[in-house]
Amino acid sequence: MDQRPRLEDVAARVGVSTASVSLVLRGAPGPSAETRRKVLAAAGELGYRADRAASLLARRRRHQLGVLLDVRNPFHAELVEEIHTEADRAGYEVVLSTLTRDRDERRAVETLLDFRCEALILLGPDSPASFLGKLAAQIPCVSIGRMVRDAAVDVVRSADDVGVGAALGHLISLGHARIAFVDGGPGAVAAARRRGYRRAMRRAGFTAQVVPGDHTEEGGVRAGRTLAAEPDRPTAVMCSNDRLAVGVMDAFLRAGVQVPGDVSVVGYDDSSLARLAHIDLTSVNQDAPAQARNAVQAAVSRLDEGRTLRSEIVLVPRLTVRGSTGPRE
Amino acid sequence: MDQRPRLEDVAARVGVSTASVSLVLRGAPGPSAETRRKVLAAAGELGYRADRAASLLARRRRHQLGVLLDVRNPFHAELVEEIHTEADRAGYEVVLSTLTRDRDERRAVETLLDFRCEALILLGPDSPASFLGKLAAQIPCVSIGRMVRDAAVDVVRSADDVGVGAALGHLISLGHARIAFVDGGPGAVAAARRRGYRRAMRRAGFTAQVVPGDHTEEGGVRAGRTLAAEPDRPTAVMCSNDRLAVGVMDAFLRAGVQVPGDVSVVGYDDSSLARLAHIDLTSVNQDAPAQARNAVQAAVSRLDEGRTLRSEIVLVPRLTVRGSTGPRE
DNA sequence: ACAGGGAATTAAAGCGCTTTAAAAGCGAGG
DNA sequence: CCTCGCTTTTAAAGCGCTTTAATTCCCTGT
Repeated sequence: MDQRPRLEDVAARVGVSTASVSLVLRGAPGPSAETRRKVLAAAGELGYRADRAASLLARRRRHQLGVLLDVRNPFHAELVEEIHTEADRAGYEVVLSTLTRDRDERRAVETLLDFRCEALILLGPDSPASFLGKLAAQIPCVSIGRMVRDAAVDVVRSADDVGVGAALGHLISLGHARIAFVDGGPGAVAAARRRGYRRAMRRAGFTAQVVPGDHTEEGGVRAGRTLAAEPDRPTAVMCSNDRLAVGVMDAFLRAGVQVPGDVSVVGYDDSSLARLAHIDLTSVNQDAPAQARNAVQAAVSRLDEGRTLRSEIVLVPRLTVRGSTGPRE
Repeated sequence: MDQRPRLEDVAARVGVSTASVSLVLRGAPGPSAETRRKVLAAAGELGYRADRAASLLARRRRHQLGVLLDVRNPFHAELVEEIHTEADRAGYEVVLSTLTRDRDERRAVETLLDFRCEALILLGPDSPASFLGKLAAQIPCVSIGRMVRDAAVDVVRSADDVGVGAALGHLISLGHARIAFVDGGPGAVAAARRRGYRRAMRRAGFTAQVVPGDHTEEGGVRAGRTLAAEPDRPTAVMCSNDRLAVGVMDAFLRAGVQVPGDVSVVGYDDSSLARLAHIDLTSVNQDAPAQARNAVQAAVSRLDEGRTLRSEIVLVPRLTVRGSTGPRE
């Protein structure tokens, strides 16, 4: 046989109609046990696999969830893993579309739409809320990690301000009072963390000090140099994400500033980076698995249960204490 | 309008047949400039986007490349990025299918087949060669990174033994003679590197010392502890990959062994990890972009140019020297 | 004015599957 | 023996697009 077997080939071999075969293979009710057995056997022998394009086209429902991600982002990797298994459980397929140097969010989303996904799960989307709003008018969208104030966009996120607050609480309980914050730049996520820092510091009666940065390691190195050179250096530094924290720690290391001896450092995301024994960074964990599960549930509840009200699920992050923080000297 | 517009809607609006619209939208020759203009305008106004499932089904050719990857692997991320842009250039779409905890290679490949991809690009596949051979009999397959001795499987890889040789050459030129190798465990890639180490050591007239490991950071930590405790410790350590090297360096750090003062360490992959200023690891670079481009070319040349002879492209890796290596004390 | 020929257009036949409405088969009850 | 009601099977109509063969147009040359 040269071509892949078609439904018709299986049907011919068994001596029934293609309709029966289709029903059997999808486990639909109707066919008798006998027919079932024979069809299954024939399909097995021929190595039949349905043509996804054809069945997608014929089926009214697509049962596909589109996921927008950045394949370079390890946090997204964790999410995708969990999304896959949860989607599986709910009977959905997953279509991945990644950002690259020359594929921006708009383009990656278009790919997903072309696949006729029934709903989109956007991992930390950075597009303007207006774009997301318009998108959500066409198709159910759930944003993970990024808050979107639009009545149609579902959101699953971790309470960034609470996470930052917990980290600061930890530092404060260790006796720190001069705590700087290395910023994550523009972007919705960074803004939320900055806000959390400002609020917590105000509440504690300490003065805030925000050092500019950008969620990259280089940004961290720059911020670290600045901080290390300050005459009256803070005793602790909270960073907007882990990469930033790694950069900061590196700059400190090179400047002879001990971590956590001279300065304590906290990151955010609890990425695999933070867990590296080499780095051993105290960080805020966002529970990626739970976020992924909730996002899939949100999509599925719109599709299968006709939910129309916006859902916003906010998870409480959890601080993971490691070796980069210690009592104030 | 409730539904997504169809080809027919565009055609109706312009007052031509669906055939003309289809032709125009795909830039096929035939339609006049005038028709083109009007169709394009109408399609724009309606926000028309072709249904991928339908066009896939109707088209004989699919123009889709399937990529098997592990979304958690940063090296794969680099490759995917480049594959995307190269595929674009060649006029192909990319379908991603990732390994997860409960999606093994077989399952992920099946997804790709269901999408009716025309060729598969497998990133460091770990399936037995027999499986890959059978797969390649159905559909063009190119394996990146992993050597597969099968007449039907194309291979794009970096010469691991040469890479290891270059690293050892560097160490030897720094005066090292007792150079241990931390192994990557079973798996085709690890085997090639181990072989390269053994050969280079033999050639240099030194005795090989292979410490077991497994391409994870923990494995590196274990190996590092073992090495640090040795009475007559080697002065340099070559690791089967970067993660391993990071683990080894960590164990050394904790054991008070200076890097590169007491021991030089080299990794493999030149991953983003190695570039972290904090880690600053001398490592072997595999030129991911070139591998990706060649893999796409290999697939495309089978599909579009009717190539049938096996192609094996071996790239020469390049050593990137950083701060983890230095002269023997 | 008309045949001939190239350019533009379109009717219609699928692509491989799902699904629905109708047909067929089959016992049991009258 | 016929009818009714049930289960099982199937014919056939799409799903939205591509593609080929045929048709229609519109010139040009005679």
